[in-house]
Amino acid sequence: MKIRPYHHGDLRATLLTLAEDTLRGRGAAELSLRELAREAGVSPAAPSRHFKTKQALLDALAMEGFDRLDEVMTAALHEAGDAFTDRLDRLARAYMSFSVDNAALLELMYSRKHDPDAAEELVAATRRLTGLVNRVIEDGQRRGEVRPGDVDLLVLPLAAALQGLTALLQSGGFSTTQIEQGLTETIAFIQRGYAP
Amino acid sequence: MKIRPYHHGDLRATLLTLAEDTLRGRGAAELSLRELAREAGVSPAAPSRHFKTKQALLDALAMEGFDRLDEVMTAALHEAGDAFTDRLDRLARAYMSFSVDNAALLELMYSRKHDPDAAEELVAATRRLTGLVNRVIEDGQRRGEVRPGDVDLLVLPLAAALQGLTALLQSGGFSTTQIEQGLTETIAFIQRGYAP
DNA sequence: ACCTGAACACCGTTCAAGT
DNA sequence: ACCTGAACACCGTTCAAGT
Repeated sequence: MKIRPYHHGDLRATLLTLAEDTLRGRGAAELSLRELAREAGVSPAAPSRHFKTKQALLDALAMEGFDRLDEVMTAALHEAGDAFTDRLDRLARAYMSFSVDNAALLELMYSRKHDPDAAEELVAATRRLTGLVNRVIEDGQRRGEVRPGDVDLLVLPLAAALQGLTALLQSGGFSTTQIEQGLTETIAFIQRGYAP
Repeated sequence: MKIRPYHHGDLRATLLTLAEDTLRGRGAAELSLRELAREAGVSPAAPSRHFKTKQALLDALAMEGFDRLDEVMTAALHEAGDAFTDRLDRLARAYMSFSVDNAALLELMYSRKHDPDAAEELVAATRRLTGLVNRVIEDGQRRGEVRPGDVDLLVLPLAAALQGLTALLQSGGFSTTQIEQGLTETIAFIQRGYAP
């Protein structure tokens, strides 16, 4: 009995889903195209129609990650009030929560070894994200809740603190209460840094 | 003519040196034990005497990295004056400079997929490093130049900011002047966060 | 257009055997 | 103790050929 026809039908999407499962379970290094093909029930050469190379698949995963992080951050902003401190708090916690749930994916998003053409898309995705944070800072400046200054420069310490905190907490083996405390401390730290 | 005797003599050190060259040139993902063996002029099985697995070699490289970063940070402290602001500035710039010169190595050091036994050593190395920074902060508190508080908590935002800044700058494709500006802004940010 | 089958040139790791 | 030779079970990628 032939469960699967000659044409899989939606191999591209299936590969991405399977890839994210093993990414989440075992990390990017353990990802094998041949294994994905096996799990999808196709021949070892089949994936190459949809992803010319393994890196192309990883790049596609990274793009998906940016899209989802974008949604999460935007949603967090909508739930926040107008005050800068509240917005910053929400953004930081949303980012942190995403990074805890998608550690390996985030690592992939920040990895600097993409194909040249995909790198273009990914840089654009990063800009979209920092653009969102930029607007929050500018808004804070307009409300007089953030000290004046070049926003492109002011955004760096915030982005760095968040990215670094998630990286630290994931590699260090901290407890959940330590993570919570560390996040709260870091947010307070950032608030002080932005205060007029 | 037999240039090399049956026993290589110092294969372990040779492998580490060669490994760091390709790490620097092409990244950790491109590192191949067989290739290293070829470059060292030994059989493919020879490395396994010194590094039971590829990960073991990567772990050894990471340990080397911690030792060197430790030296760099300690030296930076010795060149600094007594004022907290000066010490923080030196530490931050030393870390940044190390991270620019040893991007791939630093990534390895922070990577969270080590062998269980090596992980132990690496966690100890991290503690040694944060211990150094902890002492600087405590010193600042004694001098009244840093606000009071739990040092283990206070150190997190600093470590996060530095780690995150290097990660950002490496993945983003920033210019050297942007890096310099970003670093200066981040240091100022941290100084404000620590001010009493 | 999408997939298979078979091949190519690689891997990491293991293990008996050599020096 | 340290290394070789040969083997095993994998990889990613390519390409003619099938549906």
